Amino acid sequence: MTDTALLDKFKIALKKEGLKNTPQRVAVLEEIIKDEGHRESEEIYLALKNQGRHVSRATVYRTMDILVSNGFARKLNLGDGRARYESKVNSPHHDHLVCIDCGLIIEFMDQEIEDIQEEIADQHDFVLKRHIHQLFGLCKTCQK
Amino acid sequence: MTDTALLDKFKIALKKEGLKNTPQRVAVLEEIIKDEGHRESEEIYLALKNQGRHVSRATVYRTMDILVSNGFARKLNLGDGRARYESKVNSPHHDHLVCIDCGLIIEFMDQEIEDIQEEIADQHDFVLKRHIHQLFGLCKTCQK
DNA sequence: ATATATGCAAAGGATTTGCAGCTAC
DNA sequence: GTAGCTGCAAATCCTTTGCATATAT
Repeated sequence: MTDTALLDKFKIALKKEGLKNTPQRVAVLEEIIKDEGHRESEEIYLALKNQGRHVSRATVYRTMDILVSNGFARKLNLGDGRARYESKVNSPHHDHLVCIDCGLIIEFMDQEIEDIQEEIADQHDFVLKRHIHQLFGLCKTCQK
Repeated sequence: MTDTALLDKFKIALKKEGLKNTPQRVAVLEEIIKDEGHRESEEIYLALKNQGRHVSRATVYRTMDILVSNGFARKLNLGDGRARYESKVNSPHHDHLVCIDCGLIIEFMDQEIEDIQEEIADQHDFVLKRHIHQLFGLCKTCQK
């Protein structure tokens, strides 16, 4: 998706919810999609600050919620008590393999697991909405 | 495992780590294994309190860490910002299917997923230590 | 014009920690 | 006897919220 197409899509999503198209919201969106990373709110707040785009912490938090609920970002929980965010724009679904020593994050996707998950949900009469699947271990370097 | 066998195992685990076998620690262990549930520290604290076994919140938290790192309990993160604990004693490995509306938790285990996880780790030269796998959706009742 | 956003600082909730007194070994 | 524990309250960390001011539509 081009940047202008994305911004249009964002404006439409905001309008649909009766929300305003503010420069702060655009700044947060632009920041989250610029990077392949898995960053916490504080990192996004600081990245913006370093670019001279002063968006308050509160607005970063509030905007992340909007981005997540409208499918622009995904919220991750890596078990350390802080929420991480990653862009969902131009990024296919995947889960994460995390090194418990150095924090290295590798993305993976396995269609067979995806399918089995749906089967399990079906068997229990659940309609699946989302899932968390994270593998924790030691990467090659940290095994030594 | 019988209760005495479990207590012996616990004492050995404590000794191995240079920790003392205190009544508070035993109380927390007994409380966590008595129940099939997925409870937070506060619930465990209150359950003990209601039995007249006064263990402070701080000690509950500190003991949960010991139980988790010694394989007596598992720490869950259901994404609501509070840690949950479940007994690992007499309980085979499983993951969780959670209703996002009513909180119903169903345990599941799929050997194929377990195997694929190992393969994924292998492919990336990781040694797997643990994983989080939770499916979130709507249960039969909450779909209506 | 006015409904909604922002920024700030204060509040909140879960968890951790410092410390003085207590207890297992 | 002493290293390690407990309980308390204070501290900490991330996140949310109230409110006065500012802004998008």
